[in-house]
Amino acid sequence: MAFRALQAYNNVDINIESAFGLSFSKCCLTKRSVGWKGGYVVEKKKNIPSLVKDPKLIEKRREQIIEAAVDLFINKGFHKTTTREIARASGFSIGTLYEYIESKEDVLYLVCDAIHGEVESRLREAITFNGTGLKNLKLALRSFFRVMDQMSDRVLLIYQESKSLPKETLRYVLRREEEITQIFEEILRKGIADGSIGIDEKHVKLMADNIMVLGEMWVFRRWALKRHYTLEEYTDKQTALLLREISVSE
Amino acid sequence: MAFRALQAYNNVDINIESAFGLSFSKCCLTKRSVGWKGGYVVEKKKNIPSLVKDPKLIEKRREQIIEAAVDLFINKGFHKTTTREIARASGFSIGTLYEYIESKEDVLYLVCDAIHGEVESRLREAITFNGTGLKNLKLALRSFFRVMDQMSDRVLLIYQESKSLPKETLRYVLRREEEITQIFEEILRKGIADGSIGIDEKHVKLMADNIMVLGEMWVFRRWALKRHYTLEEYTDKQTALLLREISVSE
DNA sequence: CCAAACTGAACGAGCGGTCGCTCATTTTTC
DNA sequence: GAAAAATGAGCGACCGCTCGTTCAGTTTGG
Repeated sequence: MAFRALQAYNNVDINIESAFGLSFSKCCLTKRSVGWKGGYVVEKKKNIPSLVKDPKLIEKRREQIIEAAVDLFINKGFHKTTTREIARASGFSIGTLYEYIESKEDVLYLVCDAIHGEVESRLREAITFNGTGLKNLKLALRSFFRVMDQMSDRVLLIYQESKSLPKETLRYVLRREEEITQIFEEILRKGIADGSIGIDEKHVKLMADNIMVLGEMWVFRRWALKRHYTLEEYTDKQTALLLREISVSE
Repeated sequence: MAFRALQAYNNVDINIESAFGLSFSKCCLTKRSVGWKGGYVVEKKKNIPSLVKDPKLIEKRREQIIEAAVDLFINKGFHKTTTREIARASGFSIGTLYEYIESKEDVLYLVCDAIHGEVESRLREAITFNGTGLKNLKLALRSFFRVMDQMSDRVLLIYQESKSLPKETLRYVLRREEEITQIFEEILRKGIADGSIGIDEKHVKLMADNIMVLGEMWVFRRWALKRHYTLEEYTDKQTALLLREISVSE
C-alpha cells in the first residue's frame, strides 16, 4: 500500500524497531494505549489538543475538517491548500478551525489517519476466518484489490503528502500501515497452521509485503495497467502469481 | 520507474495519446524537434528562455542550479525549498538565478530532466545488443535494478515532486519515462524475433511496464525489502519471476 | 594606443502578496 | 448570566520574483 513518505522512510526506517521503543518512552498508560513494544507503551493515535471541551463536538467538527480537507488535498495538494480554504470548506471560520487543531499538519495527520482507518475497516469487514487459510487469502486479496481500486485517490494522497508530516507524527501513520500488513500475516500464518499454505514462517513477513506492493501497484500504475487489464483480470493474475510463490497446487 | 506525478497521471493520462497530438500543434520545425506523432512535431525538451545570451554559460549555470537543487529538493522537498536557497547553493544571487530560469517550477523541470537523463544513459551504456534477446534482457534487468538502487533518492524525488510541475511541463517528464520503458520493449522484441523469448507481441508493452514496476518497487519499498533481500537476491528472484512469465525454459 | 562608449552578467534591496496562526470580541448554549 | 464556542480582522514572517544599479570586459573612433 502506498501509505508512507518514501523519503522519510529511507532516512528513518533502518532504525525503526529501536525508534519505536525509544520515541514512545514518554507515553503514559491511558485508555488509548493499546500495545507494548520493548517495555514501553505504544500509543496508537496521536493526541491533538483542542481548546473545545466537549469531546462529542470535537469529533463532529474534526469529521467536518477531514471531509473538507480530503477533497482539497486530493485536488490541490497539501501545500497549495490554505488553512482558510479548509476552514471555509468545513463550514466555519479560520478561528474556529484552530479551536480543533494546533497546526495545518494536524489536519494532514487527521486525513491520513482517517483514510487508513477506512482501508483497514473495509478490508476487515470483507474477511471471514472460516475455511482454510488459503481460501481466506484468496478472498482477502480480492477485497484488498477492490478497496485499493475504489480508494485509489485517497491512497495516492497519503503516498504523496505524508512526507510533509513532522517526523514524529509520521511514525503514527507508518504504524497504521504495518497493522494492515499484519492482517495478511495473520491469514498466511493461519494457512501454514492448517496446511493449506506451504511457505516457511520466516517468509511470512515478506509475503505480506509483496501483497501490499501489488495493491500499491494497482493504485499508482493504474494509468498503465488499465490499458491492459480490468481490475478483475489484474486480481486473477496477481493472485495466481502469489499462489505460485506459495507453492500450493490450486 | 517512479517517474511521475501519480495524481496528475490519473487526471491526464487517459487522453494522453490525443493530448500529445493536440498540445503540440503549435510546435514548429526546429533543430530540436525529434519525433512525429499524429502529424505534429513533438519536442523532446522544454525550452526555457534565458536573459543570458551565451549558450555555453547558460548550460554551465544550469548545471550548477541542478546540482544545488537536487540536494535541496531531496532533503527539504520542492515546496519547502526557497528560490533564495537555490541561488545561494548554486553559488550566485537570487537575481542571477532568474537570469537563467523563469520560475521556480523551471528548476524542478531541469532537475527531473537531468535525473531522467542520468538513468537513461546509465542504462543504455550497460546494455549490449550482442547475443540473444533473452541474454540482453537478463543483463539489462541486472543493470536496471543496480541503477535504481544507486539513484533511489533521486528517483524518489521525481516521484514525489513532479506533480508540482505545470501540466504542460509534466508531459515532457512523462515522455522521458516512456522512452526508458521503450528500451525494454526493444529488447523484448529482439528476443521474440530471434526466438529466445516466447511471448506474444501484444504483451510486450505490458511486460516492459512490469519490469519498470519491479524497478520502482526496489526504490520505494527498499526499507521493507532490504530486511529480507540484498539487491543481488532481489535481482535474481525478480528475474526468475519475469522469465517464468515469459515462458522460456532457462 | 588610449579614452570614450557599449555590453551584458551579476547583484540584492525591495515589492506585492500570501500564509499560518492569534486573540479581542461577539454569539450561543444551558 | 456565566461558560463555551465561534468569529474574522489583523499580525508578522516569508516567499517568488523584479528591476535599477554596478562594473569588468569588449568594441569603437580618432
